[in-house]
Amino acid sequence: MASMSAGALKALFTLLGLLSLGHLIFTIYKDGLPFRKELITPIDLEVVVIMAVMALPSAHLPSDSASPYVQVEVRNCKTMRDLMLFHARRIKTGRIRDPFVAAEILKFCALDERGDLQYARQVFNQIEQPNCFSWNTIMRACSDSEHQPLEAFVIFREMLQQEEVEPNRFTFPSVLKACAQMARIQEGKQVHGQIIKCGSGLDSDQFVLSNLVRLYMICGLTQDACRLFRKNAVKRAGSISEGTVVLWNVMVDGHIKNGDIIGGRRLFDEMPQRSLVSWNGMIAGYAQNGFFKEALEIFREMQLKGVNPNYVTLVSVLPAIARLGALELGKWVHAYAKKNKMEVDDVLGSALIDMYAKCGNIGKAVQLFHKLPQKNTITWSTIIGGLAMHGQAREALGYFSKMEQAGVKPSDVCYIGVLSACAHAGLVHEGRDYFNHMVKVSGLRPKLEHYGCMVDLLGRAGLLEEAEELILNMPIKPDDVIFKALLGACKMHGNVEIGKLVAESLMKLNPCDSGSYVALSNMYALLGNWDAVAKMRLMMKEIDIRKDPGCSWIEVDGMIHEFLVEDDLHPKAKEIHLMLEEMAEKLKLSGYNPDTNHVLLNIGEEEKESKLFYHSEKIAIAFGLVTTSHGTPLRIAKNLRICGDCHSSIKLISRIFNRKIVIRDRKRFHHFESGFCSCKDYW
DNA sequence: GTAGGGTTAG
Repeated sequence: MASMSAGALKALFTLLGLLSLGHLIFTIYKDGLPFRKELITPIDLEVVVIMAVMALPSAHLPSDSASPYVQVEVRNCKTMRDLMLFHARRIKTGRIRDPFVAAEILKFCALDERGDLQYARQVFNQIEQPNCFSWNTIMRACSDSEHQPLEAFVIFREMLQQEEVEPNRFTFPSVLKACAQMARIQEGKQVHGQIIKCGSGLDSDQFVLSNLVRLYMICGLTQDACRLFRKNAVKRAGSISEGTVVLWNVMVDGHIKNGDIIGGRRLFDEMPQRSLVSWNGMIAGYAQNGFFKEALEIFREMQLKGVNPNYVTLVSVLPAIARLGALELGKWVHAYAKKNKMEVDDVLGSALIDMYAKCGNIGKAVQLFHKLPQKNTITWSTIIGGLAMHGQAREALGYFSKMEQAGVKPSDVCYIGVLSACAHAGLVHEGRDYFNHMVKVSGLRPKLEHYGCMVDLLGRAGLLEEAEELILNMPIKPDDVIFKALLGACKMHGNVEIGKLVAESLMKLNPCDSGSYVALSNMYALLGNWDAVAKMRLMMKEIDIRKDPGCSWIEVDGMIHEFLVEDDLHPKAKEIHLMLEEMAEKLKLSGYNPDTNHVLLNIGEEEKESKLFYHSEKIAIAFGLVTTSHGTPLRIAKNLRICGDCHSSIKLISRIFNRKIVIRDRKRFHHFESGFCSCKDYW
């Protein structure tokens, strides 16, 4: 406001002074006459200032110009209100004449995350003669926005109708991006047509091209994408430009997004040159599609090739590390981030918290959570889910209240954490309350996952009828996971009657899934109905359904060792076997009787006992006992849920061998120590 | 001024 007259400034400061004292009666004029009086609160301060400035004679306002100061001033804006203030100074008659000034304002409110797209459109509409630059800016803003990217296409068509402007190479990337984001191939094809119509080789511009290829890939038109890609990427193979690398990256990512990870990897291997983004994309692709080991392998390979991970690499690889429970590698990543002065913000922070929680170190997860300067809804969901996974239900619920107090709106994912915390701890009343809270207070519609938690919660607590009723009255169609939760509860409480019904409807719902067959045959086995078990097994064999084999893994010296049931392929198989025998003997001496109810096969008792001893988690423990020094805690992860016999024998093993043993099964953690488990045998 | 990679989930 440097150019404001002394009088105007004095008037402004008087206004500000009055406002800072409290409220102020403000007269609103309409058509030059007093219209209405209103109470202005300090909150409206900036708005009043804008009005005051706008009311100044135009001589006091700086004239529109494309000076570099415009950019500097816009960059100094911290909030939308700052920007409106700046804007006010640029307006005389409600129209902005200078497209450069307008573009700076547009860029702020449209592209900046603090901006406001609505306001951007208004500013755009006020530009007297928008040039190509202004059109491009507003379109880019729309295509980057979350809610209405297709608005960019609408504006694009409007632009085509203007005689004085022509789209250029900066126009198409954002319009194409908008179409791709919404997977709108019709609109995309229209834009492609325009690109060709414009001529001057626009369709081989690297920025236009990469967006075109991405559009076709996202819309599933792989053939068209490949044609464009081959035509342009291969002929440039001589000297590889950055644009060519991007084109390859888009293709790799496109294959992965279409679910063709192998095709993506093949292209990745064929790339004439890779950038850091290529590596990051492949790591993220593997991690997001459940190929955690592959994600870690390629992360390793990248470093062997001398490519240094950046922030995005870490954020991409951490979920894979977390799922595998590779704590040592996770710690290394954390140290790497610190060493390279990377900011541990809410995003990287959430990934690290999740990693520590999933790797069994919930204490470290909590500690890190408190150190984060900013927390978003994902951060909160992560810590709540982490505590739930470790059976610390009360703490999880405590964090939920803290989150609400902090004014962060809980998302639906957050409620999954809350409800599963209740389920794992048997907090039936609380669970029901939170379910209602979710609908009434947070205004969220429960999804399948939430019903799943509730069925689990009720079922575990033995309220099988209530769980069944909930399923029958659900407003959405229950899926197999819901039925499986109920089935699990039936098995737990020995309710074969409901269990049979559930298993049967499961088989109808998903005839290819082994789970329901296994569950039903287990149910028969519990009853000792071996004829029915045999029939089930035969049926499974006929339609070629196999049970997922149990699999456990343990990290020792930064290496992950994986064991299947009855696994004897490990190089240390002999030592492992001896240790298993020692374990069995010591367990017997301490008076332990194997619980052969968990072997659902019609075989002799002795055979059953030995089956139990080759459950993958026991093999992993044996391996841990022989390869680590005395007192080292063992951390094991498993693909299925832990069985009852393993649970009770591992409790004893923790006491006999004086080791902390942390096991993460498909659903949650068990911390075994001195003969007890953190789940208090409720799981 | 424009393109490619990122966190939570029964």
